[in-house]
Amino acid sequence: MKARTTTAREALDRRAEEMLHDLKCAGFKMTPQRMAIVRLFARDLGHPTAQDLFERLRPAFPSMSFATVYNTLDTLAQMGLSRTLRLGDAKGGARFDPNPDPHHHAVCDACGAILDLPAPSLLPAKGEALMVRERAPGFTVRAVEHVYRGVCASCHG
Amino acid sequence: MKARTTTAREALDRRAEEMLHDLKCAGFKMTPQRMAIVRLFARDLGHPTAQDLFERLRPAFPSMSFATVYNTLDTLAQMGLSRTLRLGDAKGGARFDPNPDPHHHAVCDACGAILDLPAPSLLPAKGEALMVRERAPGFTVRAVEHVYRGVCASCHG
DNA sequence: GTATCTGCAAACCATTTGCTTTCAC
DNA sequence: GTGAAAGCAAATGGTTTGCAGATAC
Repeated sequence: MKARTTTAREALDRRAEEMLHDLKCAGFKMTPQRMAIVRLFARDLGHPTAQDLFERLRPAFPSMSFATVYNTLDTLAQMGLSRTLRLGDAKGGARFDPNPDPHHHAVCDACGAILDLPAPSLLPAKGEALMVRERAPGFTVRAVEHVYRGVCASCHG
Repeated sequence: MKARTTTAREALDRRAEEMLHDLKCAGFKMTPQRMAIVRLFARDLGHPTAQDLFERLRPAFPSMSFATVYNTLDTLAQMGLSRTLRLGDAKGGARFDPNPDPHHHAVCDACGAILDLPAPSLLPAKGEALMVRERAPGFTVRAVEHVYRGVCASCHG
């Protein structure tokens, strides 16, 4: 259990460094703020909001601005290293997902938590593809996203 | 073709009057603004934003306020006569869907158009339910939303 | 040295709220 | 007449923008 936790943590650490490496290779500068944002974000599987990240970084960077957080998240999204999720209600703002692998989401209506669900791929299943072709002729599907809405365990299932 | 168009149009008209009837039965007042909003909304299968509706109603009701549009849409949603759509990273505010039947959506990445796709129900398929139970223990699924992202026919598929 | 980034503050947009007036019932 | 609804305007909260100064390269 100890070993397992350590391993998972290490995997996230590797992921963070990988993201930084990709940014660097793409010609982006390695500023302390950017490095801190990417490291914190890549290790957080809880789909943080910009607010979340900002507040957790403020102790280390009291002068940091929201724009810097948004800029970095935008850059990551444009490079395909993260996704922007707007799955909840209008309140609370967008959530950001550092997981680039194909997966779906379960959203808790009560607390707004987002859980990752595995998906073999983001291509539509056979039946889905046929249905789309029939009802939306000419529509080319690039990816499918499933959102499971309900109530999570901690909010009393 | 002429007949078909007329029929489809008539079905939407009926749907509008049905919505108004339901509102009336639930004790809501039939104000001119509310009637106009519901009629315009029920006939629009293009998933309009609040902005869209507001601007198209302004000529007839120059004094109408945004709050009235939002109030009416909220009321419809609470009565289960419409749905509020926040499909992923779409900028530009929520879209509203007057179609109360279970269905999913195809979103065009190029022009932002939203197409309805039929669904037998919004409950998860057998395999989906199992997958959620396994990966998110204790999560109770209330409804599933499938979003098919791609390019629509008019945007050159 | 220079192009890029950061910090800041103001702008922006969708949405909500409080309060007064109006109107459907 | 009465209570619900509309209008209005201002607040809200997340996100974006423009620019001046700082800094990674």
